[in-house]
This record gives sequence, C-alpha cells and structure tokens, in this order.
Amino acid sequence: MLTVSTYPAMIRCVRQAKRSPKRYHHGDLRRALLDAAVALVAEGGVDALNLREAARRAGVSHNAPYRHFADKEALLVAIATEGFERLAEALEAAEAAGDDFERFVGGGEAYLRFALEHSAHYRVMFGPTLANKIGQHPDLDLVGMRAFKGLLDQVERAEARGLLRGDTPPDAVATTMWAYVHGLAMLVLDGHLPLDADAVYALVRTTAQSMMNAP
Amino acid sequence: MLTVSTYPAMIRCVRQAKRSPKRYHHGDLRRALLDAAVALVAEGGVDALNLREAARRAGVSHNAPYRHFADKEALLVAIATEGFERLAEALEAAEAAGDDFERFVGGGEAYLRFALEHSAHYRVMFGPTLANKIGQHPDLDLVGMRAFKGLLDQVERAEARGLLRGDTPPDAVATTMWAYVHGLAMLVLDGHLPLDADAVYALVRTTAQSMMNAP
DNA sequence: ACCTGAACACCGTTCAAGT
DNA sequence: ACCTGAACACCGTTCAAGT
Repeated sequence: MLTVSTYPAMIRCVRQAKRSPKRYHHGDLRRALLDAAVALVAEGGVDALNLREAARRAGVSHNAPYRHFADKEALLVAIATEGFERLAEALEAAEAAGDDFERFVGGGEAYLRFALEHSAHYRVMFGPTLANKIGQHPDLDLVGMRAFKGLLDQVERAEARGLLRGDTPPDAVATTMWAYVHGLAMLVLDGHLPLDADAVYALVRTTAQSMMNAP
Repeated sequence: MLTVSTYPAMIRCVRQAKRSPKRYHHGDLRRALLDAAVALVAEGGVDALNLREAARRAGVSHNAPYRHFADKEALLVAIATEGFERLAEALEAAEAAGDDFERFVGGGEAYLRFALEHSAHYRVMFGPTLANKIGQHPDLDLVGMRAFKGLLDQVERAEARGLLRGDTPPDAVATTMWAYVHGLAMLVLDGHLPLDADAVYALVRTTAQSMMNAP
C-alpha cells in the first residue's frame, strides 16, 4: 500500500541503495511491523497476533523485530500507546464542537466511534496481555490517564453548569460513563450484541441524554 | 488440595487400583482439567492457560486432555458454559430476595459479585478466544442467552411497575445495564480502575438507584 | 547499525501403540 | 475405554555471524 507518508521512506531507501546495494529493506521497519501487527489483530483478534508472521509480512527475517521491540509485549505496548493517543485526540476534538449539550453527548459517541473504527487498536489497549500491567509501562500509563482526564474534565464542566441529573461526585460519574462506553464497545466488538454501528451511536446518545437535565 | 467433593473420586480410584493397578489416575479427569485450567487463569490470566500445564497439574500426559476435549477451545467453552450457568443462578437468586427496589439494585450487585469472585470464569467467558464465535457453540449461546434473558425480565417488570425513569424500551435499558456492569467488571479486573470490591458494589448501587424513581 | 540462519524451549495437535 | 511416548508444525527468544 502506497501513501503520501511513505514517500520520504522510499527516497531514503533509494539513496541507500545507490551507496550500498541490499543494505536496507525498509525505510521504517518499526512502522511496517506495527502496521502488520494491527492488520493481524484486525483479521483474527489478539490471539492471531504473532511476531513471526508480522516479520514475514514486513519481508524480514523472524527476529528482525527484536531490533525495534524488546519482546512481543513491547510491540503491544507501542500499539496501545498509539491507540490511547488517538483516542485522546478524538475525545478532545469532540469536546471542541457544538453547544454544551452536544459536547457532552458527542464525547460518548466519539469514544464508541474510535473503538469501532479502530477496533484492532482498541482490542490491544484493553486485551489480556496488557491487563494488570499498571506501573510497568510508564509511557502507556501516562497516555491512558490523559484520555481519562479528558472525560473527567468534561463531567466536571457539565456538573458545574447544572447539565447533569443528581449530585453524584464527578469522579464517580466519570467512572460510570467510562464503564458504560467501554462495556458497550467490548460487547459489540466481541459479537455479544447484535447492533450495527449506527444503532450503537443512537443508543449512546439516548443514554447520555437520559443522564442530563432537559436542555 | 483436598475437599469433601473429591472423596468419591478417591474411593473410586482406590477400588480400581485393587482390581487393576495403574489403570486409572483419576475418577474424573475432565473435572481435574477444568479446575487446573481455571487455576491457571486465576494465576496469570487467559494468556497463561495452556493444555500441557493443565495436564501436568492433573498428573497425566500432555495429550490425555484430548480424551475429554476436542481441542483447547472446547475446554474454554466448557469453562465459559459453567460460568454462564453460575452467573444465571446468581442473578436469579438476587431477583428472588427483598422488595422490588432491592431486587432491581441487587441484580447489578450480584452481577459484579460474580465477576469479581469468579474472575477466572468471567475472563474466559468474555476473553478473546470465544469472541465472535456466536453460532459455533450452541450450548454456550443458549446458556449465555439465559443469563441475559433474566436481566431483560427484570427490566420489564421494573418498567411495568413504574420503577424506572424515562420511557426507554426495555431492551435498550437492558443493553445499557449489561454494558455498564460488564465494562465496570472488566475495567476493575484488568486493573484500570483503582476500586476495591466494596467500592464497586457501592458504585453499582448508586448508579442503579439513579436510574430509578425514588422508592 | 541492521540484518540473517541456526538453535532451544515451549505449546497445540496427531498418531501408533500399550493395558 | 483410557492412557502413553514419539513426532510435527509453530511460536517466542537468544546467539554467533555477516555486511
């Protein structure tokens, strides 16, 4: 697959080839491995991700990946980190559009949209391999907290403006909302709920609205 | 580990040994393998479950399991089926105790209690291996639907009695509730939320109450 | 620096053979 | 019937060696 972003890598590769033929196979093997791994997860779930096949697809020997990742878990951490960054960006973008009401409701929809449209990343972010590994991957912890912090800010602002029903503390509301959107994402991704994407977005909006005072 | 329930198996084993020494190692190898597998998941998550180690712990050769399970997935299906049965029982028990209000709120607490206290079963029930396998394991589908059906009945009765706020269709409310308790269970089990069991039960009750009209 | 082939331990699965 | 040892394909990881 050729995209605009691969051109610099191609140019580098050609230059290297002129100086010393057969020196490089890739301009960015790390990127190629990440993409191959994500594709494997998209095709067969996290169980289908394996280093040797990712290397095969990238056209390198089965242990070339160890030049870029200490082990299989490190590759998963890299994918998860990328995922949390993109999720945080998606949530921040949703917070920036529309009126107070739409910003709150749209946040929930943006979360589900990310999970469904980047399901391979999402599965890795919350898959068994990275479960109960808090404190072992500081970069990952940091970017994960950034995503949750955005949600917490949103709840606090909504409560300050009297948009939310009841008087539950913001962190409890944020936890409840995260649990809800995460559970919905997982159940849909794993085929436990017979809802298509549009039905999911509609359900999220209905639920979010039911948590709010009428606009 | 010796428990009362293992005595019959031990007696059978001794009797067999008298008739034909070295014939049997177990009265119930299938049960021993299931228990060993669940213990492995409890110790190291679903990634740590493997057939050879389960066989080792049961004291048999590495391919003895194939007399009882067609493959690794069949063993996971057996654990998940057992889990859904126990979950359905726990939910039905919660529905049978207390007044209308308590029956509704207690259902959510019972769900979380099952997930936290039988975390190995719960991880297998909703783990990646059995994801998107609907229709491939009819027994599992059936018992899974039984559990969800209980939840749906509860929501319908609560709505009929005017306990719930709003006028959302029962299946949408049931889906929302399932997503919420499932997401909370997963986030807590995977170490993403710093809540102990009591804090989880308290949060579930608060959330359930906020969905209801004052009693 | 970056990559390769050979090697090791481990797992899922199959097969022929034992009682 | 139920179990075993040998064998095969595959994966994660390491190591010595190549440019």
